[in-house]
Amino acid sequence: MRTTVHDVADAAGVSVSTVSRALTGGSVSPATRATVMAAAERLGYRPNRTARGLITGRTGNYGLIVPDLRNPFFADIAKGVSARARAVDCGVFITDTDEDVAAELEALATLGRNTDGVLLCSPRATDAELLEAADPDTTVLVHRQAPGMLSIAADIAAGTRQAMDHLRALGHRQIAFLAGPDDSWAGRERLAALADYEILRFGSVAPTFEGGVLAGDLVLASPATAVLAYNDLVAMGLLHRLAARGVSVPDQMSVVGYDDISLAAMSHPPLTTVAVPKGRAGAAALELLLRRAGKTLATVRDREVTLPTGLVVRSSSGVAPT
Amino acid sequence: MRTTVHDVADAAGVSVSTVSRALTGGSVSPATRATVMAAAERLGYRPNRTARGLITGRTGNYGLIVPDLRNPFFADIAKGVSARARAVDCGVFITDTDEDVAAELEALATLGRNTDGVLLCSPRATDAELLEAADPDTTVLVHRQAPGMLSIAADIAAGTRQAMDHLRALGHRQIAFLAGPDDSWAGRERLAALADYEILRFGSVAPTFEGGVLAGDLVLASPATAVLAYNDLVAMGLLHRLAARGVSVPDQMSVVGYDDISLAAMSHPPLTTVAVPKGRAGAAALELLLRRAGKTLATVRDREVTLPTGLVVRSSSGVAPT
DNA sequence: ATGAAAGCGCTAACAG
DNA sequence: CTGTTAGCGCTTTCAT
Repeated sequence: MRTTVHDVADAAGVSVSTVSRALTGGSVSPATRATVMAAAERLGYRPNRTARGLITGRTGNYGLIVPDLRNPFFADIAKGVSARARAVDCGVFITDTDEDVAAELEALATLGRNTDGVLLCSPRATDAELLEAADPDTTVLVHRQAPGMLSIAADIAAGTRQAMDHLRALGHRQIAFLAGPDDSWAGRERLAALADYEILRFGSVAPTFEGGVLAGDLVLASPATAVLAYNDLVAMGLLHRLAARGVSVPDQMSVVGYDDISLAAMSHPPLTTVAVPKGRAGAAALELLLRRAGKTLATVRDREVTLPTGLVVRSSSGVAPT
Repeated sequence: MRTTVHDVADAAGVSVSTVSRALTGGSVSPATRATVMAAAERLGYRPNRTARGLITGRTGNYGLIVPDLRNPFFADIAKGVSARARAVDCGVFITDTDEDVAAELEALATLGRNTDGVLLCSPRATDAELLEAADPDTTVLVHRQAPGMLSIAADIAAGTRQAMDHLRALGHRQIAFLAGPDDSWAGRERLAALADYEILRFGSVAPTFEGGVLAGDLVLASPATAVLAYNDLVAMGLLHRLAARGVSVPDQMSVVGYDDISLAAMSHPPLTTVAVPKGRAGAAALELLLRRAGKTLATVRDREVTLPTGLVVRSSSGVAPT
């Protein structure tokens, strides 16, 4: 059995409560503290975090729920969270829900109960389901907003506008938008920003490489000279299909993605895309939970944090063909 | 306060121990069990893992340590682990060490202390460091082997041979091998298999997209007509550079990757590569820990599990130019 | 400043 | 098959 407070107490000739106080910074005489510390050190004492958690009510652990770890977008967020967690020495449970709402809600319930807070990335659940399943004080939404809930989101509308302004500045007048899933929060944000522009809207394609491949033919059958894809994965599928159809990018068709996942720079040609802070959002979300641990709610203004987005111009966009 | 066993016991009209038994599979009458289950369900009861862990001595949690979550290879493994964990209802702490040995060892110590076991993926630490920092009974190495330690690894040598045989069957006689880091276990395994073939070995390039880009020029300056890359990321960088240099793949140069990460199918042209079970390895590793929980050590033969690899032929490899 | 004692939520004896 | 009784290791009143 591992050494416990009792062993240390015996070794130091004091009571367990004194040991506890000495180790957690309670009021103890300097001499006693030194004795206790020495005994603990000598015995190689390691506090049992489980036992401590039981009484303090805090575990020092947090939960992160993502729809799909294989999606580079979420991998980036997870990495940001993990890095921050490592710095502050807290644990992070990660659950991949495989895009399943039921699994998401289940994870929310389980993690909510066993951690000090949970970060929920781009949940597939509805606002109502979220409101019911999540504790608004210890849950923060990442890249999603819902009434009354803490959130860290990117300024999607601004990024969308930047992309559109970029394409229009290059002379494009027939710009296609490949919409993602209808029920996606991010999708609605994009659409809201697009209301100010004239676009050729293409019905929802799956937000995947395959979705982009499929969209390629649709776009080619339209008068579009440029495409704003729902995300980088779609853009890459599109690029793939355009290459297969012998269409030169950006000479005959400009393509702009969204998210700036690491693959974007590796595509052929390198993808012009809207950079979204991912790792930073993850770190900020954890920070939010850490800061408000124990304290009262932040003001409403602080509850919805918006991070900036910015267009990264690479080689997949160019002047409109004449 | 959240609902506890007491609440459920009151609601079901039984004692807390009966509730406990009903929920953990003890001997309870079917009728009672049904009543308890119903009450638990109705109250939205979630067992507190902390409290349970305190008494059972087990936390029901496991740790997963990866060098880089953004690397699709590790994201795949993590997803496999998470999926299995979800099925058996246990928690998984994931730590991204950012390729840093010190962070890896630190995570190993921390996680080792408050979990039932840890999965260590492709550790960057030496055998000696591993042996010292890890508990051989509760740590399993994934895609790495070390004397005396539990491990799940792919049959790298077999995959390497398949790739070489494929290229030779296509008529290639000048085959370049882009070696990865010298100190990598996987790298040494590849090299061992390559001992039976004549190859043009290129010094270690970084196992990244950039490494592949760099290697492109080296390969073109050699008589090679085919390249076996250290991994898919390198292969994709190579493809990128070859395209930029106007070299047609596979007409003028064949390229074979390793790992079969999801990007491999999206590259241009789609990459021929050695498929390595990733999610499956992760799930199997967790399974290993789960099975031996509490029990005695498995036999030595069971301690080193090897999973099969297999070549996936796509479009980046073709007959040698004449 | 220190010790005794009371639990945190749960499971595992031990009776019945 | 079920309820009662102890704790698991730790922190935290409450006395002293």
